[in-house]
Amino acid sequence: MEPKILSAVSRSTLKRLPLYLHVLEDLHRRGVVYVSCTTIARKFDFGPILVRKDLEVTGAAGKAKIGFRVAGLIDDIKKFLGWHNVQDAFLVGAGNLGKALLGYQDFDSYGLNIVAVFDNDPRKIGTRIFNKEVLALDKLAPLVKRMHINIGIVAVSSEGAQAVVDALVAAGIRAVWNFAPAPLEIPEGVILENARLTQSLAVLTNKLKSLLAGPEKE
Amino acid sequence: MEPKILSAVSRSTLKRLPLYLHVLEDLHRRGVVYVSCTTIARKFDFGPILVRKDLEVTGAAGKAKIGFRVAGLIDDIKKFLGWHNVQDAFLVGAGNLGKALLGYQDFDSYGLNIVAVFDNDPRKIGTRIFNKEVLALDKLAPLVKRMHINIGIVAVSSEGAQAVVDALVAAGIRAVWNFAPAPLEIPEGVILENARLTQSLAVLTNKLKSLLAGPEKE
DNA sequence: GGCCTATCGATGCAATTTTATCGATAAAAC
DNA sequence: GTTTTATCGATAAAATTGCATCGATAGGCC
Repeated sequence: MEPKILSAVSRSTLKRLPLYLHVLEDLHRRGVVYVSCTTIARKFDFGPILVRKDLEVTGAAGKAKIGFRVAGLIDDIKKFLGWHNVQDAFLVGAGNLGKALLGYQDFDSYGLNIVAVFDNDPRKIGTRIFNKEVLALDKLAPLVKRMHINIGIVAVSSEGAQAVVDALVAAGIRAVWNFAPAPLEIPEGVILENARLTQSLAVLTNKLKSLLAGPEKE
Repeated sequence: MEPKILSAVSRSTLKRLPLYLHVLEDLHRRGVVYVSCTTIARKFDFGPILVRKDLEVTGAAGKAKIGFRVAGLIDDIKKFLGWHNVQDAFLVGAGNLGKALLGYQDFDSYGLNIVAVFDNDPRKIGTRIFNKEVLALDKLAPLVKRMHINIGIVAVSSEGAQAVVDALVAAGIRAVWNFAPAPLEIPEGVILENARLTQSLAVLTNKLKSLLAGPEKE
């Protein structure tokens, strides 16, 4: 079966695929060759039908009674997500969050490669973090053009975030991954994705609140 | 109007409330007193009706033609999310990600207060990060009980994550905020919330892929 | 070789979530 | 004082998402 048109895939499915990928890679490391949707679903709190439907969009094909070949499935999901072609990215902001992102080695296997770091703090410029030199912000625009960078990662404070995004867009960036909690404006045709931690925290504290308030009900 | 029963609120609504909160606090800083759902919705790519419906669950009431009082609305949302009562939390993992989380000062205004850090690396134990001492992992269980800590934050690698969660649960933690990309097992009655960065990345790279592949369609 | 079981793949159904519509209300304009 | 306009609040419709059922297929077992 052919993979579906990209835009037709729901955001929910898109967010579940990386979860499957992680489980599959774990199985792969342990030498498992074939896996069924039922087995995958056991790791999560939703059913095997949903898993099968999600995997369908990647174009992966399984066999009855056996299931899917683990290695092939990993490959199909990665291909679908575009993670087998590694994209180069620029990171803006060399604070704690920026350092954490630089130190997170696994991005390579997620199709992301941070090639340079930018900051406007003169004390940071010229220093090296995880073997990558911190560059001045005014170097950003020419380098984006010369290196044909598509992805910009924003790891600055809420106050500075909009200005950084504007600079990235002006330089020709096509997609922005934003870690600042502020909602940002972005022109048509440029992609903005927010890695909002506060949203996740909201869900957590809310669940906790109801748990502490009334554990007897539900 | 009374706030709705907590469990009845959809996860989608719950995740949008922090976004509104951020916009509202920005307006508050700029001295704006009243705001309408239409104005709030302009900041996002969804309509004012959805905003109104979301705000409804918090119990906030607005007036026709005027809108909602900004200060009151902020208060109502925070109250609803449980963010006006700050919860103490333990952080496990003093690596780059742990440091970034410790350095993120704004958690206070989101109802979260990290009171201690734990790690099993002898070189890190005893050192101070952002004025908080790094403690040995075996100190975790007794301190959870003594200090009545409800929230545990997991900022370790995928390999160690399950063991850390098990230890937290055994110590009596009620809610876990997980930053490791691995899917974790957790017993009934304990809350698990994943701050999955890879999901966000999947959405980004997928959008980018379709943008680069065919910008003419859509 | 024939039967049984587990799993895929597809279609149809149910629930949830989002959007649209309508009347009521309160401020602003005339 | 009346009309106009913008917004809230509630209800109804549409779209999306998740789930269950059904036949088909392929391996295991007797």
